[in-house]
Order: sequence, then structure tokens, then C-alpha cells
Amino acid sequence: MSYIRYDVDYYNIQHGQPFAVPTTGKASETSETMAHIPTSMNDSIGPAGDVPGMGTPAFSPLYQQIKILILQSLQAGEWKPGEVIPSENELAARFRVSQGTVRKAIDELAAENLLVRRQGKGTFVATHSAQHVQYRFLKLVPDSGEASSEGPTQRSIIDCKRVRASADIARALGLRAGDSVLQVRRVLSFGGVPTILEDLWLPATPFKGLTAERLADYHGPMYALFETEFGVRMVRAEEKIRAVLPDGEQCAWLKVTSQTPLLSVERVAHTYNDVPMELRRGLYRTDSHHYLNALS
Amino acid sequence: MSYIRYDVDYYNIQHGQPFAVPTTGKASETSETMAHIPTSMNDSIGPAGDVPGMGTPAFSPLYQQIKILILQSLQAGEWKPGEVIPSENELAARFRVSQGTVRKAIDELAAENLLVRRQGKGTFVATHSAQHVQYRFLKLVPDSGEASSEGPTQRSIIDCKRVRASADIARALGLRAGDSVLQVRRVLSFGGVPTILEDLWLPATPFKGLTAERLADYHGPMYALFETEFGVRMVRAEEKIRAVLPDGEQCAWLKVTSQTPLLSVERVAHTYNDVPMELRRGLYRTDSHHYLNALS
DNA sequence: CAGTGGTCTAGACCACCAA
DNA sequence: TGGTGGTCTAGACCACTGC
Repeated sequence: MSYIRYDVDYYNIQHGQPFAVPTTGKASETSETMAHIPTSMNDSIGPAGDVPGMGTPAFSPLYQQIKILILQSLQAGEWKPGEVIPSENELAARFRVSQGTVRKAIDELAAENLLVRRQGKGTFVATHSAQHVQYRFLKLVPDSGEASSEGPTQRSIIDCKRVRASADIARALGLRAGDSVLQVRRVLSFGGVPTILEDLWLPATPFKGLTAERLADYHGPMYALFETEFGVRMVRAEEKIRAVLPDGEQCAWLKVTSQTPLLSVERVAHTYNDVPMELRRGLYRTDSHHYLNALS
Repeated sequence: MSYIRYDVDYYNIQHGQPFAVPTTGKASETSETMAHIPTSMNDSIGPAGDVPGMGTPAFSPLYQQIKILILQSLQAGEWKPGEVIPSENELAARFRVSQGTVRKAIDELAAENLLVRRQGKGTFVATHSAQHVQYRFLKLVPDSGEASSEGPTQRSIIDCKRVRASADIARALGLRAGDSVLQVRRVLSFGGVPTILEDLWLPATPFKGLTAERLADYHGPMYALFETEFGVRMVRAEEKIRAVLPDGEQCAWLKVTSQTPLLSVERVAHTYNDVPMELRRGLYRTDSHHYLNALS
């Protein structure tokens, strides 16, 4: 019951007292920072399935609330990918909590790969541009040796057009069938061998202005382009993998026969708050590469 | 170098009384906690872990050392799968560190799925037997609905024999070619449809006494059997996935044509300390199932 | 009710980095 | 040298579980 005090939203809604107060007293009585929390974050706080009014305390630890506040700042673009965020002490002062509580919030965000800590330097917003995390979502690796030993990666954009979403594409992206989406097709080649054929669909609104030319001109991961040009940061994804045989057109692009089994990889990528922002259907040749997955 | 004072006294580990001791004077004067270590234990202390001549890259935080100690107890079977381990306070007393340090060690072990915390009850050794974590390593899921909606899972052991390891199997298991291994073949069917054909190889020594009959009699995940009958706990694994076409025998077992593309999933599973203990080659039908992978 | 894990705080010191 | 994250401690209180 007394822990309710730590739940910013809940308390805010019910009593209009918009800040967290330690039960052991002695904390300051005013908090400007907590005061401008938008009430729109109701939906994302607390354990799911909690129905207010029935005495169920929507208990959410302080550090979780801090985590959400940081998440909102990330989402709002207060700190951009690759930039430093304020130090733990600064954030602690801003949120009127101890440094240890901020630390725990950042720990979780770092564990989810949204932030990257660097001792002595600060905490940075994760990016798809950084050299050592390029192609974070691509699990296809060469059978032998390092990625660099196979020669350069070539990207060629085949197509980028505006189409109406079919039912399944709309469903995956949280749109309505017929809504406008961008459809991109490209081929990735490793050491001159076409290895990946991808079709991807993006909601037209956030990606307004994306063209095949811009895609072709950009050197670096596509997700890095999305970050810098459209402010869309892919944060999480899930893939459904099957074995398939290619149709005639696919054979041509990948230069394989119609009897060559391929991996079909359907990926849905999400931004913050699990909002789906991309559907991608890839065909992977696995004659000299394999999909590598770690289980733990 | 200065942090070496936190290094654990390995002499005492051997005698069942592991604890951390200060080895440099400077900090221990200001550390009351460390100061109340009985002097009777201090006299057995050497310059622990400090390798003369080389630099000192051997910096390991206290909680990492505690983590290793807990790991060793797990490995030694001091606590068995499904059992509770001592409470944080008990472990803190045993290792002569604060409860918070033990907590951080356990946090990491829980993040690696070696331990499971349950508020109010204790911390438990993870197991493959538990209902809600069954088939932790199996990522093949039905295309629609829940696993239970597809009818029962049938396991049939086709074969279990002792063979000499080929070069590649020996390499994967850290053995020498020609070493004795157990080879098991089985089929998993879902709702009557044969879906997974697996060959797996186990080092013969730790699995001495495993027979097809024992495998067939056991109801539950194979990894649970390994735990309870052979004391081998699989903790981590990695899979290499390809698309392939089956040969004649494989077609027969899976009841598919030779033109049906299948997922080839090669898994190496490891026990504690990353020791490989199983090589498994699976063929998955993906006509009504798919391999589901979460990226983050 | 006692015991367990979970949260929060405060303060100290260490390792790392850049200026 | 000062600032940042990283480690460690101590003590308080809360939430959950089972007797």
C-alpha cells in the first residue's frame, strides 16, 4: 500500500501528486522533473492485466518508472543514436532518486541493447551505425572464417515503390489493408555471390520520401539510414524461418536453380514500445553461409 | 593489482571454507567488513592470484569470483536441478561478502538461465524438467495457435548405438577421432505428423549405460533425462541452420518427398564451463511449423 | 509470523578516459 | 585532474510465500 507512492502514474492519476517520494522521508517536497510526466504513458506502466478500481495496487518499482521515463526521452529524440545521455548522477538529480536507482534502470536498457555503457566515457544511445554492431539483426554468417575474409558486401537496390498493403502485410505492420506502404526489393552479395534476396515493407507515413536512389546512395546498414534520415530506430525483431524452394524470379536474382533449397526468413522489426515498423521477407542461400543462433 | 585484495583464497576453497580476504594493506584499513575476518584464516593466505612477472590483467570483481564459486558448487552437484540453493544471506555469510555482492552474482547466473529466482521462496537450480521451460532449446513452433492445440507430441527412438566418432563429430565434442560415442536417432511427431528427425551424438563416458530402452521409457524432455540420470546439465547451445533436401532414408522417416525443402539444424549443446556434451543434427519439416527466433 | 527475494538509499572507493 | 561508469557495503523497508 505504501509502495503505491512509488508509482508515479498511478499516484498521479488518483491524487494528482506527481512525484515519487521515498517512504523513509527526508526527500525534497518538490519535484519539477516528475511534474511534467505526460499522462499518456498510462498504458505502458505496471503489470499487465491490472484493472484499476479493484484495489489491485499497480505496483511498479521506481527504477521501472525511471526506465520508462528514459525510454520516453529516447523516443522523443531528446538524445539521438550515438550520442551520450546525461550521467547517472545528473539523471538521479533530475528524477529525484538515488544514483543506484538510475543505474538499475540503465542496466535494463543496456541489457535490451537500447543503451551502451562505456566506462569512463558515459552511456550512449545504441545505434545501427556503429562499426562493431553493424548488421545486428543479420544472423547469416559465412561457413568458414570471418565475415571480412569473404570479400566485400555488395548491396543493390532493385526496386522501391509505393503500394497498397495486402491483408497479411497490413496485419504485420499494424495497419489496415489497403493502407499505403513502401515496398523495397534488394539483393545482398558476398564476394560477388548473390546470397540474400529481400523484400521489405515499410509504413508510408514515417518513411515519406524514401526512394531507391536514397537507398542506393547510402553506404551502411539500412537500419542506420532509417535512424538518421527518418528517426526510426529498430530495437527488437522476431524472425520466422522456413525452408523453401524459389520461384522463377527468385532463382534469377540469386542465380540458383529451382531445386536449390533456401531459407525463408520473415522478420518483423519493432521500434520503441514494440510498435512494428518493418516487415521483411528474405531468401537466404545457405550453400556457403549458415544462420547462426545462440540458445541460452 | 590493488584489486587483487578481493581475490578469493583458493587454499580455503579446497578446505571447504571459501571466503574473500584483503591482501593489500591500504584498503583493508578502511574496510571494516573485511577487517573482521578471523586472523586464524589470514595466516594461510599467500599472494593469491598475483602472477609475478606478467602484468595484472587478472582483475576480477568480487561478485565475479562469487559467481564462479557458485558455479563450482552447481557443477559439483552440491545443489541439484530443481532444488533451492542457500539464501542470499547464507551465501553472503559463507563467502564473507555483503548480501548485495552475492545478489549481483546470482543476478548474472539467473540471466544466463542457470538459476531461477522466486520471490518469497528462494533461488532454484534451473532444470529442463520444469513444466514451463520444457523444450527450452526447441525453437520450432506450430504456425498457428499454441503448442497444445496441435495434438500430442510423440517421441520414438529409432536407434541408440555405440560408434566411433568421425573427425567432425569428434571435433564438435572435443574428442579425438575414433573415440567412442553414443549415436541416437529419433523422430518427433506432432499430432501424428512426423516433423523432426534427429541424430545426436554423446560422449560415451559420461553417458555410459544409456540405451534405446531407457530413452523410450522416459517421459519428458531428453535433457531432463540427462540431468536426472547422468548428472549432465545442458546450459547453453548454438545452432547452425541451413536449408536442405532430404536423402531417401530421411524422406521415409519424415514421410516427405525428396523435393521437400527442410531445415537442417546442427546444434552443439554445452554444460557448465562451455564444455560441449552433445552434437545434434536435426531435420525439421516446416510445412506447418516454423523456427521462431527473437532478435534484440 | 518468519524467511525469502526485491527495492531503495547513501557513501566509499576503484578503473577508465580525456583534457 | 576531474568526471564517468563499476564495485562494494550497510541498513532500511516492501512484497511474496508458507507455516
